[in-house]
Amino acid sequence: MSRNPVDPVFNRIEDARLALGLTRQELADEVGVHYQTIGYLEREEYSPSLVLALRIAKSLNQEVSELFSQTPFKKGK
Amino acid sequence: MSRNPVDPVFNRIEDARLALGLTRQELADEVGVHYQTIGYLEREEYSPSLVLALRIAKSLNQEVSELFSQTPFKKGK
DNA sequence: ATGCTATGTAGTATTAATACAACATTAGAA
DNA sequence: TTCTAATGTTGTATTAATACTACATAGCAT
Repeated sequence: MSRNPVDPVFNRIEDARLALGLTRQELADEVGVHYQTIGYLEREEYSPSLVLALRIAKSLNQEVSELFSQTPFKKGK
Repeated sequence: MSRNPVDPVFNRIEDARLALGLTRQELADEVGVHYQTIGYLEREEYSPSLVLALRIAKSLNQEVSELFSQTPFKKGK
């Protein structure tokens, strides 16, 4: 139990991933985590470690600050 | 035991903190963690959660990518 | 030397992140 | 419709991050 972050971090992983035409499994392979971990992150059920955030940002060609934020993202970007 | 990161993240927390004339305790208070947590991070004994990294970056007026990196920093900014 | 402040070290406890397995669901292709 | 790929859900186990306590050390005042 307890799959809900105390202090949530919002992200655009799914948008960025789809923009590159990647599946969760593919992204997971690239960053070296389980494919369900990507799912948990996209659903914001928990927020990643910094290491993982850095790896994901690199794989998606984004700045960490473009992908993750403590305040919700607006639509479309 | 086991206070050594699998996949280390390098950081400039200490430099940035000292540049602002802050003590670890003061920075810890600002970001809401134990003062020793800052110590562990500065000594790179482990790498922070993304939430904490975002908070620290904000407190130190730096971009996450300026403060944290998967590759070592060169000397002097 | 004494005292104080900041920092290091060591140990334990708790919580969050991650892995993983099993099964459900949904959408699209054939 | 059936098949399949992608995703969602639930549950458990392990590991890393964080909290906290106590004590050591080092530098700098006085």
